[in-house]
Amino acid sequence: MCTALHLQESAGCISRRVRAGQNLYRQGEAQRSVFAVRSGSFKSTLTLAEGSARICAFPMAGDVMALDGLGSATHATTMTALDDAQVCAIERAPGGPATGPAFELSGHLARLMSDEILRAQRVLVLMATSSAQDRLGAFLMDLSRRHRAQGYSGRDFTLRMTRSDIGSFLGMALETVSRSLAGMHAQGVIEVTNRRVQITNLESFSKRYGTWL
Amino acid sequence: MCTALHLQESAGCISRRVRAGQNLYRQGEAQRSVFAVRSGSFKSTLTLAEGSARICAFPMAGDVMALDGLGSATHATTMTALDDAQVCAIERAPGGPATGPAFELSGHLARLMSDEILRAQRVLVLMATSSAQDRLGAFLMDLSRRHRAQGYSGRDFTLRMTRSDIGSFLGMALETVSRSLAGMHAQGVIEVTNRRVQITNLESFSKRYGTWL
DNA sequence: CGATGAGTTGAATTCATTCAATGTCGGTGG
DNA sequence: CCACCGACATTGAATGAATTCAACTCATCG
Repeated sequence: MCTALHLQESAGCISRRVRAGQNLYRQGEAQRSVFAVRSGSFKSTLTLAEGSARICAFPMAGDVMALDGLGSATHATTMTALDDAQVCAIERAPGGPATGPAFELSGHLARLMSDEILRAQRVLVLMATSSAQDRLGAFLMDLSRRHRAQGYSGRDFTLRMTRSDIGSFLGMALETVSRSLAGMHAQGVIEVTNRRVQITNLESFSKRYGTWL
Repeated sequence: MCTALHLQESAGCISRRVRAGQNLYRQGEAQRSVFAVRSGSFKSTLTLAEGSARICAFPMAGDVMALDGLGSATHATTMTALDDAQVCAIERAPGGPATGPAFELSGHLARLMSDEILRAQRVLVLMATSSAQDRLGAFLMDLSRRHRAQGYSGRDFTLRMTRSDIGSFLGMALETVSRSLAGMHAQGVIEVTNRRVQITNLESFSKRYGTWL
């Protein structure tokens, strides 16, 4: 895996706090840096000219944000903190779009960007081929995996986003998120208490939902 | 706009022909280069571990392919020619993932990659928020725009892919593609004869479907 | 020309949405 | 301290969009 750590280590990096609910940056703003998440979690929202919007990602510790704006030097999405968070700003070189030692694209950043492309494409497969409940299962599986990667349990975690956010991300109504959670509970694989999710039967759960992302 | 031209000009570039139906590369293969399309058109298919697949893009003249494999040095999708096509292979440096003069990521390639991320995210918004017919309309609009960018008509073009391909790309059954085309014809905005599409009422068409991508 | 893959169209079904009502959690102020 | 409020969440019932299954037609290419 390739995380934000390499970027943090490699270059001048300005630490910054963001309060829950605040925007780290807004769609359309000039972009001066990319950000690595140190702690907390975010949601990135993309709004089309037409007015419809969707949540594109839920970055958390170890993820890099704002890669989609590197080329155009403009933020493509709005990044909102779900928690009180701490980020690390990696500044752009003033001249070119991505030069300077902090932007040594040849190595890690190229991987980060192609991973980002791949991630989006995988979600697209998911959206195009599977049912609402399967999509939600894959989403929880992904969250579980990322929590584990951070050293946490992986079968007992707290959702930082609302049902509505999840629905926006997965392309379903918030009511369908609720019903799908209830459905998975009826299958005996998870336990849900408000925003706390416990995977009670990991074998069965990953058998059903684990093959996606 | 940033096209493949810059890459073709900048570096050693090996020309290559691909016949209709043949694969330029397959998912999982080691990646030795990225490709710029000179002529013809392609489809890229991503298959998940689970077995479900989706068409992720329809690259045509001016587009760059295989950016999603740059980081991992492995092709993330299978790229199939829809036409007899001509491509231009831009070789990877043997050592790092993307070094050497041909891979000057600092400039154009960074833009190409972030554009690719953005494109995938826009499609995701589309998939999550709009009806089958609106998605198809946006797709045709996108094709029209790309044809125009190549100096062609933009309101009279030929689809290179099957209804099934379109359905896979847009996340709908091939029958729904048919019905949506019929629906748009009933609205009086397009004329469809097999794979030829004519936009008969461009103002009305772009009013309905033009605000998406 | 026949054969085969591609495309259209109809009818029944299913999955998800929408609308609506109700329930729960956290904070804020009386 | 508790009541109240608003945001978040659950659940039910009706509706609707898209899929599935099926029959049939139309191109295209040996």
